[in-house]
Amino acid sequence: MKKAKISHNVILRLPRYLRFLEDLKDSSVVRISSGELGRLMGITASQIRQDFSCFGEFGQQGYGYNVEMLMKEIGEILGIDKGRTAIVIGTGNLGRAIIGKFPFDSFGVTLTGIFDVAPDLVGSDVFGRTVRHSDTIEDFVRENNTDIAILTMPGSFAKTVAGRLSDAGIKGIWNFTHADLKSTGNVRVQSVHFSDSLLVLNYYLSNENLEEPDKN
Amino acid sequence: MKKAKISHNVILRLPRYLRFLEDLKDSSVVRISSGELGRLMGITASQIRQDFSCFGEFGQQGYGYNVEMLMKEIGEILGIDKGRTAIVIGTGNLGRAIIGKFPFDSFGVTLTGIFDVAPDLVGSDVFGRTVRHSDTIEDFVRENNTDIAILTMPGSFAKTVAGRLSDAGIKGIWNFTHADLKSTGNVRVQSVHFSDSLLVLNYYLSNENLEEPDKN
DNA sequence: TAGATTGTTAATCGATTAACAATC
DNA sequence: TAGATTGTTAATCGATTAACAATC
Repeated sequence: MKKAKISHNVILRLPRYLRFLEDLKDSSVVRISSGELGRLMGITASQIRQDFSCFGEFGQQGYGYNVEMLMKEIGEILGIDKGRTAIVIGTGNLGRAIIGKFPFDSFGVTLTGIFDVAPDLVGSDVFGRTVRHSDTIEDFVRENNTDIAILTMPGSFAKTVAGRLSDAGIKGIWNFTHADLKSTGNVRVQSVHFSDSLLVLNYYLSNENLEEPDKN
Repeated sequence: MKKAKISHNVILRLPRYLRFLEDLKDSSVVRISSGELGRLMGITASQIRQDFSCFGEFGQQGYGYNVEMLMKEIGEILGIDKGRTAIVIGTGNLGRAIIGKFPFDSFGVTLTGIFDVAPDLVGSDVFGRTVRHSDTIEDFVRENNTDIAILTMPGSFAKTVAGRLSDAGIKGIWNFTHADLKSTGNVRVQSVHFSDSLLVLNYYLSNENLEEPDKN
């Protein structure tokens, strides 16, 4: 039964469910109960059932959940079926890591363009794609109805570029730079701040006895 | 006044405080009140004062907080002063991005070695460092008292390598692979799962009206 | 059928916010 | 001093967990 408001915490947990279900599928597991999955993930069966019940009834009494079916449902909740388009801005090592290795297909996202400003990179080939000049980002976004911009250029340019992208009608920004970009009414931002994660790790290195919930 | 138990949520917020304080410092702001900082970060002044009060009394009535002093305090809580050592395993594009660009110094971490298995990479120079063969990781970790291993190799090897690192006495793993590694009694794991973040962004692209708390 | 496990309601727990005396 | 703002206690709110009837 659909509930009105879905909490951010629930959304944050969905990708993790998906990863564990992927593993189960790879191990040829067909069905799983909330109890088993909870043990595997280090969370309670109650939480799992609560989370899923925000979106519908995916299980069956006495049986549990069908792994593939559940993956499909969660994938749809997360919009994998929306077929979003994305561009990468910045073709340094991080940009290349993403362009070359990130499994966009698995998430229904298509990489449609890659951009940089360095004269020796513009026009060159990176993993089979031609690097475009960043001056042409706005035109490209408008002409190709681009959903997501992936920022991997130096952080000092991020705010300016984000503004240009917003003006050009981008819908989401996946921010890998140090810059603190904020979601607005028009543009959603999700940031991957490497340093945040390292600092949390660093904290727990010196505070070993404290409990740290599994969020990985 | 030190409280017994510090919640994980508080720890997760500390790096974000640090980032905003960094920005303030860069803008030559000397003092800030919880009210101002809260407005800036999109959280309540109450939460800020509660968070800080877990660790001590960093402010002054009628004045607020001294930006630099507060940064120093939070840095110490996060163990920046511990002088940790780290190695990078995997010198592909992601490894290189981290080796070349990540500001380890700012976090009191020293990069002491980089590793790969590819014959054409072992022995070569990456940002002024010589790539060592991954077979020598255990010896290196033992001999150099290494705190943190940064995993950027293909995910299929991650579990094996993590086990070897654990046996060799590593204290923390900063995991960039797809693998679901778990913290144990001996080894802390913090993972950066790019895909989790993209999926959350993707979700909010299709659910624009829902509120999404600022966590960036 | 009997056993297992769901979806959901109620109870608990913890985290966030509000309020305010203390004090710079 | 008067105004501002802290640290902290109390109140509220929301999230997690427990319990259980429904049912496969």
